[in-house]
Amino acid sequence: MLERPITYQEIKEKLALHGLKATSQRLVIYETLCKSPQHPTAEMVFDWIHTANPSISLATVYKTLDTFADNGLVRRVASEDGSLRFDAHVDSHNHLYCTNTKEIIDFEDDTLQNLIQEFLNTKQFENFVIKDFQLQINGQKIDHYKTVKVHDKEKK
Amino acid sequence: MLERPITYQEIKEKLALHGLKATSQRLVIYETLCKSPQHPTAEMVFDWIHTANPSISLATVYKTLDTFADNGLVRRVASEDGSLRFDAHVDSHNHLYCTNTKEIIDFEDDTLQNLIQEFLNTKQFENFVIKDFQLQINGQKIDHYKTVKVHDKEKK
DNA sequence: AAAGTTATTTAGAAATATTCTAAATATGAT
DNA sequence: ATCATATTTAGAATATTTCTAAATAACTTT
Repeated sequence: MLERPITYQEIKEKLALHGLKATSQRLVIYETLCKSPQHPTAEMVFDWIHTANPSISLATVYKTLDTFADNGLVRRVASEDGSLRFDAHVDSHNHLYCTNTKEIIDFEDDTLQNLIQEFLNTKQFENFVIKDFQLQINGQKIDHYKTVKVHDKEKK
Repeated sequence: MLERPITYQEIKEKLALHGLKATSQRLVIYETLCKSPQHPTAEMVFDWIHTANPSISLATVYKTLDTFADNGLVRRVASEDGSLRFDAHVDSHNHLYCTNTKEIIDFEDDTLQNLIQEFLNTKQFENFVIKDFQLQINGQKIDHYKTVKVHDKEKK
């Protein structure tokens, strides 16, 4: 997870790596996705950037996010409410899904990733090649306006 | 996982348990979902039942599946292609997702469920109550027309 | 078994969401 | 600076989902 804001220069390099032209629209869209704590839909991205960038059309946002996802620059995130969302955070990580607020909250934990990976290593998948995996933990936030945190339990 | 076909009587009992009226539409829709090896969308369910039940409207299928899901009779399944699907199989289980065919394949493994559950037990979730979880394993089928199977790896 | 009460279904309209089109434009290469 | 080509645009076309009010059917009570 990148802690400082990503620069346009860095985005340009990412795009070049995939042979994608660095249009101003793509820079804005990618930057917005990086800054978003949410996992927004195409529509949400469009709404956020629209005031500052009224000339970027909705079709472009849809197409751009699709292109990004196809190139592995962003990740598509399935949501139980049926909407397709996007995540600039492409490393293997997990999600908490709040069935009330429909929020998708990142949850990173290397121990868990390793645990699952090791389990999968003991299995033989016939006719299927694994690319990655993610755990979706469903539940509900208690206070909808506060954030969710995860820590280790006190040992008894 | 139920091995024999579910009877209308059993569906009626399930519905009654949730205070839902046992309409013929609901019986057909629930039965269809049980029989489906896929994880169909509302549209797919409608298409399947339409020939034999031309009077069941699409709006009813949408509404019925929604009602079922809200009552825990079926489960909503998020899909990376952005479509909302349904699963009559409500016990905790995992999914393989083929990014090519968009198929969602059930994958049951108690060891894995326990592994994850035990991990979660060691964590303290602040402001979040866990209901359930599922692992989504992304990848690709090799032969699109054959099924996927999972077994233990040979020990070396 | 009939009547009453209420949830459910229906068809079609309305609202949303997504994709497509062909022309215009901007990017990166030469 | 020019060229070839990918990308964007607005709006139309599709597709998906929800809504509406009237009609119907299920369960309850008698």
